[in-house]
Amino acid sequence: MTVPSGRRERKKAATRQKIASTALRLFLERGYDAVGIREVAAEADVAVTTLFSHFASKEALVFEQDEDFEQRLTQAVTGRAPHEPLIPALRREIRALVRHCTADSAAPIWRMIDESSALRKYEESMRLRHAETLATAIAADPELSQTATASRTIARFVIDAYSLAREAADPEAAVDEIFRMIEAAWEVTCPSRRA
Amino acid sequence: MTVPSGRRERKKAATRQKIASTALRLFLERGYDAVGIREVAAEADVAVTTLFSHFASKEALVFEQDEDFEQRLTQAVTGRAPHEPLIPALRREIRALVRHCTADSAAPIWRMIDESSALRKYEESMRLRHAETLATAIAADPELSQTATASRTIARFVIDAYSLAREAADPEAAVDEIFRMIEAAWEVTCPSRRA
DNA sequence: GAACGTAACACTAACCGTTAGGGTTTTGAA
DNA sequence: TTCAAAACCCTAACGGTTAGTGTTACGTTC
Repeated sequence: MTVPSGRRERKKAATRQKIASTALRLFLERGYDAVGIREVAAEADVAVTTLFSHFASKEALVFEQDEDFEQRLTQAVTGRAPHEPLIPALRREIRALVRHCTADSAAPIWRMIDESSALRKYEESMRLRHAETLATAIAADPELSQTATASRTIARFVIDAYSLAREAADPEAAVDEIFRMIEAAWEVTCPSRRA
Repeated sequence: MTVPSGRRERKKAATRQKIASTALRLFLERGYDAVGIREVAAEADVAVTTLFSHFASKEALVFEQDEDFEQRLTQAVTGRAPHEPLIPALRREIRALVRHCTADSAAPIWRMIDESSALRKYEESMRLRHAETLATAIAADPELSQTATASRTIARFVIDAYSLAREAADPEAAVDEIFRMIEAAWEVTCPSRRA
């Protein structure tokens, strides 16, 4: 029952990686909806059941590293300097995330996502999960001491900022514009101080 | 090519209604995921293809009158008294909608929705559609003259308020708490006046 | 009121994502 | 060497959804 270090782990990671890269290549070449799971599995030279043991769904093949997103957001809350105000820390992180996914290199992927309603739906519920995680992190911060509702509300607003800015004509300006609104909403929740 | 008034329309509406009520009954009796489309169609005495000509998906059977929701929100914007401020009008409407769907009579339906991830996902993307519609209504109001980003942001926040309040322990109090935040966010977008 | 176009519906057969069941190989540990 | 478990494979199915192809009932038109 020790850690299964070594070859086995490496092989597993390699299989997973091969599936993901094959899938992404096929999806970008011919469109997400036009490529079936059986085809991805065949091209990656694995069984369909193997594919589904690595990825929970077809959509998950596209959003392979969404845990990054979640971790970076909670990190922005829990890992900020002592007494550093919350909202600027979150704005900085959201700005970086938006810049990252509006870069030219990411454009084909996001075009593909926008073209598939299944992928859009999946991303929406991913965002909701992320909002919940972020809300938990905010609610757990003793410096803030917010109500459950306020924590969840601010978390939703921050995720909304990400989603709206990504679609805006000028994403960076949109982040600033939305965060001015979030800042105001936040200050209402802490009447006595500036957190 | 005139309006097909008469018996045909009535029969169609009756078929649609029979499908919807049969489906809802079966779903409530035995759970959404435990009842298949083929079974709903058989019980309603129609072909599966007929069912799908009336409803775009299995989930749509549950959210039969979601256009109400959309209309009531845009109505709250476009139909408010001249010079009436936007946010209180929206708060009033959201409060009514929340009260409506947290009523005891609606409890079994919402329990069913909460128990099915497919239904939850569907509702999420419905909400996003509603937010877009609301954003359009806000952006179109000449009294407000907001940027596209600000309109979409406020619309999202309002829909978030509905969704969060519905899940809160005290829904009405949550509406008030969240709308205080929205009000503050809104005032940031109109620096020179109170709209 | 007979004939015609079409909307509503039915039936079959499939497609696609996903999973269960059950078997084989590879790996790490004893 | 032996053994248990992990990783993988194959087959077959299930449930939502759609295409293809009739058939019936309605409204219109002459």
